[in-house]
Amino acid sequence: MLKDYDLKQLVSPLLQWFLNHARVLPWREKPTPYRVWVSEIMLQQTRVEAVKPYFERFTTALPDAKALAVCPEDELLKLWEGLGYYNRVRNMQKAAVEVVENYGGQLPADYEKLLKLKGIGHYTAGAVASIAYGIPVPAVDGNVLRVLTRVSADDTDIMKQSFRNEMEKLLEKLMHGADGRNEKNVFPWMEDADDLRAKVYHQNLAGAFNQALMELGATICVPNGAPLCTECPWKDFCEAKKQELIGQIPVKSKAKPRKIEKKTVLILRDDEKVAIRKRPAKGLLAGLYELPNVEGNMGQEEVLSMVKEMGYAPIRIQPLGEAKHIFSHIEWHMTGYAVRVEEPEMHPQVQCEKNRADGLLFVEAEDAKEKYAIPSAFAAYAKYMNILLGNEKKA
DNA sequence: AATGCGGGGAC
DNA sequence: GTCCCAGCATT
Repeated sequence: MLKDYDLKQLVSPLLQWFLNHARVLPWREKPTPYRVWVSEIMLQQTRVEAVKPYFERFTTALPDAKALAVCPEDELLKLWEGLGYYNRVRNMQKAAVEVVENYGGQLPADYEKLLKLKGIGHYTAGAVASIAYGIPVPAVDGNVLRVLTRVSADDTDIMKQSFRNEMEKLLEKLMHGADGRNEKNVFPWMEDADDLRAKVYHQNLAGAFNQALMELGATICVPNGAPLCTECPWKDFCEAKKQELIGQIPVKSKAKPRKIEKKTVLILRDDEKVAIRKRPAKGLLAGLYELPNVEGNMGQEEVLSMVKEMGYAPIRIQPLGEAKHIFSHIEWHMTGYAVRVEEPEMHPQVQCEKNRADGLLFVEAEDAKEKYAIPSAFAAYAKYMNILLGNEKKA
């Protein structure tokens, strides 16, 4: 059990290791509260490598909370396109509005206040408070749970909320003792605390400690495959290694099997424009744009009659084959068709922004790519948006 | 406590 | 194929 394990012996070796092995990451160079916040939201359930290309672009386009607060939704979603979990960015914008209204545009240097903001839970509040402000509070994520259960050979199910709560309490006590969250009093029991503080990133011991735990999990005590125990600063302290339990810890209850949904996806276009459609404001891929699609896998004839039923005059149809997209809880098994139709009577752009009754928006293929956020689920078919049908060859 | 919510990399 | 990632909101 972790609560019986001596965590104090781990802190100094961990920080010493982190001094030499911390990765250079964009958000570590200039850890302003806003940049730390953006990075932490992006990093929720998302790997560092996936976040990198998004972070610079996002913070350049929206350099502070005020800019984020007033950004139009389509632009915001476009900046987030492909990152997934799109409610993260919508919640972050709601929080930005609150930060501008209540905190003068600056994130509060207060764990409890951070926790009240939309999209900020225990982990993110702890990460921002410690990394941006040096406040000694823990930031317990999947990495932390893995390295701590392994080092102590704890076989508790890490999916249990109660266990996560215990870890936070334990770490909080470790970080600031019993005298509150004083940023000048991190690891008060540690003899070389001040010496280490002088050496770590931005002289921030609390932030360095939390990041070091996660760094250890991300680069040494890895989730997939064999951990690199020979390079681990805790190799002499690790109970899982001693007892050869590395492969069995952490214990994690299994996820439910995914639901399979069949879909027919259309590249519906006339001689110049292609149809897209805005998804509902709630639920899967909320507010993003998609290729028109219906439930079920249809054949050519079925698609043609449906397109006619929708009020279009098909000229030619071309099958685009099958594609699969896997979400965390759903699988889309899709079949796609390119259907060329005669020009609809009313293009919404021409008709004073009035959408067609079927909700389809006819746009230039270039615009569909550049201006509208279309999730990766449609990538297998979206790539055909700018090819022409019939005898005309690829553009 | 359980469920919904993306996408991709490692094995 | 399986696992899981610097999780959070809602019910």
